[in-house]
Amino acid sequence: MHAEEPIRPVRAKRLPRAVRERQILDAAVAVFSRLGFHAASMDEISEVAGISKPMLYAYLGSKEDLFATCIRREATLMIEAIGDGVRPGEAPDVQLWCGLRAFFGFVGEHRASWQVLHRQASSQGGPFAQELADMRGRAISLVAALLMHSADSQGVGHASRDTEGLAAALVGAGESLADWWLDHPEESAAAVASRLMNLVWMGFGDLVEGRVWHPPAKG
Amino acid sequence: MHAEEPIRPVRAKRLPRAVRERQILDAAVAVFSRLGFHAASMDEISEVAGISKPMLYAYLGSKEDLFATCIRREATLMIEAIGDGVRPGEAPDVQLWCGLRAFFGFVGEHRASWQVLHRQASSQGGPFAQELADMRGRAISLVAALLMHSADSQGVGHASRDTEGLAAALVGAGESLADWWLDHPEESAAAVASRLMNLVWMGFGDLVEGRVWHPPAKG
DNA sequence: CCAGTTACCTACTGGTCAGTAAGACTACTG
DNA sequence: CAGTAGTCTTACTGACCAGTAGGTAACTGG
Repeated sequence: MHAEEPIRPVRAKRLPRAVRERQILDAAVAVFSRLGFHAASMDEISEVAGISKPMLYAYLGSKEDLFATCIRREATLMIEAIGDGVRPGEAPDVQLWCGLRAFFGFVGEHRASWQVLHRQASSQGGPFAQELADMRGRAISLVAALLMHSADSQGVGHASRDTEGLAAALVGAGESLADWWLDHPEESAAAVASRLMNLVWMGFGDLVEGRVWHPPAKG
Repeated sequence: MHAEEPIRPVRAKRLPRAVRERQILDAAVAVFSRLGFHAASMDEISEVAGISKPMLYAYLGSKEDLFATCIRREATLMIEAIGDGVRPGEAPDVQLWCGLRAFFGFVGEHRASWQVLHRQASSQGGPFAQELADMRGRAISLVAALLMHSADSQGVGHASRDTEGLAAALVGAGESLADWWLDHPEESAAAVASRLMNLVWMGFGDLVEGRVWHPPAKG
């Protein structure tokens, strides 16, 4: 019998770099989302990734580098998901509806991603917050453009500053509603999206009188 | 000349316990809001408070105890501020308006408090999140009750579940708009409150057609 | 089968930080 | 003025953690 049998269980060995990097990033997102940047330890991330710490450093650099890479990857995924969901030619309310549905769909299927992006990154001071602020800024501009166009087509000459602020409020509402949804997961993504759509398009004033918004019949 | 002159500058000495505890809590809120729970060190808090570390432990207990105490104090202040602002007898929209104005007024005058309450506490796993979730729950119930009453008086039989969700969305919108405001402080509290009021009461659908909500003339 | 490269490890260092031990100073009380 | 209760300090410990040194095993091309 062999005396030098390895003690630890089979751990996939000698995988190509690209695969390991993916594993590491997946593990890092999971741990960061659960513990936050500071409380997460590189030891735990390497353990979850099934790899030793020096590999982690060799592939992804310092802890801050790793966190920034996580943020960039998840943000890119999310922006793509929303971009795929939206339909440029439609009426403003339908476009907004599609965007919201895509957003909540993404959050529902990538909870850890969302927590890293929103909850964790926004409470770290460094370059992360900047990165996130940029992404949020793009979302706000997008919504603002939508509203501007909508207002123009109605011949209303609102100040653009006002529209910008409303867009920021809507984006904020979406972010917080997503957070809330994580703690009340009994609803579908479409139901949550519909809720926000009604709130921001119709307003309470209409809703309490029974006027609601619903998507065009084609779904 | 005296050889034993103390080196460090005058540091208020031998204050009664109650005063010191206030100083410590003020310092803790400032440091926690700037750095977050994990990155904040007890050494820094004690230094900002103008006191040595063992005093901090003697008076406020462990780091977690201290953080929880901060949260409770700031949350109580905020709830009181909103309670003082609201006017129970008025119409639903006016009540909502008063509540929003009080909320944004508090955030504007206690930025550090708000950051501790919302940004920091919500991203820590421990008992803090629970404490915060309770506070948020109370706010949501309050708004939900307001909307229910409003809907009832219109004779509309909405499901109460739906109202609860809308209230959660509104509270979330308020929280995120407050965060946004911290990064865009060029507006007054009333302006920000008015922005959210218009969004949630009128909705984009009305706003783009030029219909806006404004407070009753008395201000 | 040998040389170079890539994947991977164990075991450490240096620094930071929560929490504490042990006692010093001050003010009040009798 | 002795005693005591409350305020306050310096100086430490033990744990944890980011990052590294230095070495081993496996593939790859000749």
